[in-house]
Amino acid sequence: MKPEIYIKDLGNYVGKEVTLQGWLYNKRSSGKVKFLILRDGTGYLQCVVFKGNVSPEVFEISDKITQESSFAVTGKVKEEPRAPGGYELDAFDVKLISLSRDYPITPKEHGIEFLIDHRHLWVRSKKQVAILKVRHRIVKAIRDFFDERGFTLFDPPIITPNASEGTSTLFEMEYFDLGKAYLTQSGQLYAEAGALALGKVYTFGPTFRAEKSKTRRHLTEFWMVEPEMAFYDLDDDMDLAEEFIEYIVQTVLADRRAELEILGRDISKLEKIKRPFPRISYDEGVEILKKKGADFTWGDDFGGADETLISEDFEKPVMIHRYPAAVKAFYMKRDPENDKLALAVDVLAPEGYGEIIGGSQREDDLDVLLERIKEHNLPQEYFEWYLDLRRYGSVPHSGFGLGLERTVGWICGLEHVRETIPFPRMIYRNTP
RNA sequence: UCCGCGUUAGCUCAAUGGUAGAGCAUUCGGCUGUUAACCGAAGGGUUGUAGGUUCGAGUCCUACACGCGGAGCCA
Repeated sequence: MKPEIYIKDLGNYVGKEVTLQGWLYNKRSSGKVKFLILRDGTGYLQCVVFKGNVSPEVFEISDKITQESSFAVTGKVKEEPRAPGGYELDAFDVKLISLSRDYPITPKEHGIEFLIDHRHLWVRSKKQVAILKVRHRIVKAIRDFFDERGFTLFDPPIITPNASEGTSTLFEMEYFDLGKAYLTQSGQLYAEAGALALGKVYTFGPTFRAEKSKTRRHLTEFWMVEPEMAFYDLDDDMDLAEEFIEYIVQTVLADRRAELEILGRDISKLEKIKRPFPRISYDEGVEILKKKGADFTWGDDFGGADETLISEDFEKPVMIHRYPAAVKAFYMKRDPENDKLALAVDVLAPEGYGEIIGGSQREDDLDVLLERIKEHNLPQEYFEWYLDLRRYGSVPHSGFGLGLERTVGWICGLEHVRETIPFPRMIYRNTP
C-alpha cells in the first residue's frame, strides 16, 4: 500500500502516531535501545526503539535488521533539536518488508571504480540523492525559464542523417536501406527551423559525442538545452544567457539549499551569481593569458587550462565573445567589423568549472552560408533543407547550448560530471 | 591516441627481496541517547593475468588486461 506520510511532511504530525515506509540507512544500538535511521527518498528519520516500549518480536527485528533492508515503522512523532531533520520517531512497531543481505556500500569510504560499478545502489546514498534532487530542480528551472518567456519546446530528432556541424566524432549506426545514420550531437540546426516557425524555441534532450575525451568534464551521453531565437543578435543572445544562468542558480539557492549543504557547497560563491556578468572579447582573453605568462598564440581555441586562467579573475560566469572564425563552426555569422572573427560567445563558469555555454549569431545570408559549407568541405546536399531557411524569409537569429551536467557539476561543486546523471556513459564504461 | 600513477580480504588501505596485516563490513557477545556510536571475540587471501630474475617475489624485470588522473578533442 502506498505511504500516506513522508518524512518531509513530519512537521505536520508532531505528537501524532504515524506509519512510515522506507529503507534502513544506518543503525546504532546501545543495549536496550536501537536507533534505526529510516530513509524514504524525501528525508532521513531516526526511529528510536526502546526494549520496554515494544514486543520482544519487534525488538528482535530491530536488532537483526540490516543496512538497506526495507521496513515499515509506526510510532509517535516528536520534536528533537539534536536530530538533523528536527524530528524523531518513538517507535512501537517495526515490520520488516525485505531483509537486505551484505549490502556492498558501507558507511565508510569507497573508491570511484567500486561506486560506479554499483551505481544502481550508489544513487541511494545521501550525497547522490542530493545531487539528483538539484539536477531535477535545475531541469525544472530551465523549462520554467523558457516557458515563462514565450518559448515553445521544439523536439529535434535523435537519429540524424549527417554530422551536422562536421566537427565532432559521432556514434554511427546502420539505418535500414538508407545507409549510415548518427546519434545527434546537437539539435541546433533543427532548432533554427523551429525559430523561423515559432519565433522563440528551445530543445532539451540527450546528445551524444563519440569523442575519446577522458576528463572530469566529459560524458559520451549528456543533456543539452538549446534556445534559438529569431531576430536576436549576439548581444541579445548574451543578455538571455546571462539572465538564464542567474535564474537557474538563484532558483536552486532558494529551493535546494539543504541539498547544497549536504554536498558541502560554498553557498556564498553561488550567491554572487547575479547580473551583470563580465563580457570580454577573445582578444581581451588573449591579453589576460599573455599577462599571466601563458604560452598562447592568437587564433587558437582556449584549452581547459586557458579557460581556468581567464575565469579565475572573475567571481561570476565570464562571457567571451568574438572568437577567431577558423576555430568555430561553419554556421556562425562573421563580425561585420572584422571578417576574421565569428559572432560567437562561450560562457565560462567560475571556480575552474569551464565552458557551460557555447552560442552564436547564425549566418543568415544564403550566399555566405553556401561559401562556408564549401570552405568546410561539407556535403551541400545534406544541408539543402537548412539552406532553405535562408531562401524563404531569412532573418537574423541567434541561440546557444547549455550543457546540463556541467551546470549541475558547477552548482553542486563536484569534482566530476559522472555524478550529475543517474547512469553516466563514458568512453570506457557503459554499465550499469 | 599519447603521458603519468595504480591493481593485496566484500570495501578502503598497510607490509627494507625473508612468517599476509589493520580499520570498516559480516557473524557472535556487551552496553537505555547513539550521531560514520563504542567495547570484546571470530571467520575471511591463487597479492589483476602470463612469463622472467632470485636460495627466496606482494615487493625487481617484460608483456598484456583493467582502472584512475591528465593532454589532445569537445559541451
